Amino acid sequence: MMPRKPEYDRDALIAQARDIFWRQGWAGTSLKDLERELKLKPGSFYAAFGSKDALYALALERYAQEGVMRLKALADRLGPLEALKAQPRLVIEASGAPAKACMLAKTYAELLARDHELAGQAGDLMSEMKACFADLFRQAQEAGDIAPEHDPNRLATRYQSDLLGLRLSAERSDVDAREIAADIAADIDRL
Amino acid sequence: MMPRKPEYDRDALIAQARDIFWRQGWAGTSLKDLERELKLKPGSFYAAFGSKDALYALALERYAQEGVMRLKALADRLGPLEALKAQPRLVIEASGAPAKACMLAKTYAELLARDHELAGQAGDLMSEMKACFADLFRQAQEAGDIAPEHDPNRLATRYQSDLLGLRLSAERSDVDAREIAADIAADIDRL
DNA sequence: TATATACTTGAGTGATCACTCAAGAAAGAC
DNA sequence: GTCTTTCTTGAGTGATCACTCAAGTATATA
Repeated sequence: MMPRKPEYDRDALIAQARDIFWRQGWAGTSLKDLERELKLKPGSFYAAFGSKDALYALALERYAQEGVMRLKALADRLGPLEALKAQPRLVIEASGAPAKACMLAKTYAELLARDHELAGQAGDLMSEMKACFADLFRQAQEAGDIAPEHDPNRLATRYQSDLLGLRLSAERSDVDAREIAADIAADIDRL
Repeated sequence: MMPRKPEYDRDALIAQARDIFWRQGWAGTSLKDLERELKLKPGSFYAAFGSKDALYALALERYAQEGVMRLKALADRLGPLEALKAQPRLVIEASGAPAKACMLAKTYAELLARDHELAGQAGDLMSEMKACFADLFRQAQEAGDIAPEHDPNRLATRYQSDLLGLRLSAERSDVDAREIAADIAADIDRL
């Protein structure tokens, strides 16, 4: 006596929610927005996800996971140094993305003052990302592409900070983000 | 037949509102928050400022104006190059500030997707700030402290982007922002 | 002291917030 | 077909949102 199955594709809904939250932020996205875009009535929404925050958490997790996967795939194709040099250009040229700025950074900035759990999660995910960068810097150093006196963790911290600034700047119409991206890549060549 | 005068100090209230908005953001600050902190009942609040957005606009204006003034005062004391090198450390070490991240950037990121007027204002003020940075780079170049092949406007764009990233990173507990600040300053010495 | 003027007060406005829940519809098991 | 189980539906919940306004109060002039 198996009952009916849901009509929606849960994974696709999470991806769609991620895009909405990414663009509009946490407070900027109402349940009505989500119900309209995901085509879910309130009852179905809460049966599927439990709460707005629970869906946001899933969306954040998905966002970070895909970011890490893209970076690792890039490093497999180009090698660590070239991946680090290409990443700045790629993140601001991603045409399908709902926003240039980093969703983790936007979430962190918006919710830190409220001591919201999602800010903590966003911070943890940024740390994971930083660790990925550090790995790549370490590999590039072991390959002899980066001088041995540099600390990979410090390089990763600075690099991530630069990327956050770049991606926020890329939202501005009076800034040529490609120039910034090129300058960040050039900095890596000088290490 | 002159009537009574208001009991509040309008300038002090704007500065106080700026700190609250800076820390909590636009959506994160309710009228109840403002009424409680500024000790104004709703009627007085609306008589004094007109709306929440109008007060936010005044707070943004004040924030940017004081930022420009502090930078120019710094340049008068240290000269353009040393001012640009000192600024990163100063912005993250300002102990009285309600937040490390830039209020203009937070406002821009939060309200851009809503096409809110305040996002436009924040963007304009960031452009003004960028022009100040460009002036200092130009002066440093004319003084011979920066090689002549560099474009001051491009340097200013990159510098502002770096500062935005630095100030957001400074909110994180797992990041040593002083290291980033030192690295940004070191980059200027290499120009 | 009497009056005109403006500030202060706080209950109250409709709108929107995230969220609930009971009733109806659909699909596999028998 | 009938039953059981789950999904879908949408009106409705109390809370909070930004904001209003009429009544009360304080002050400077006359």
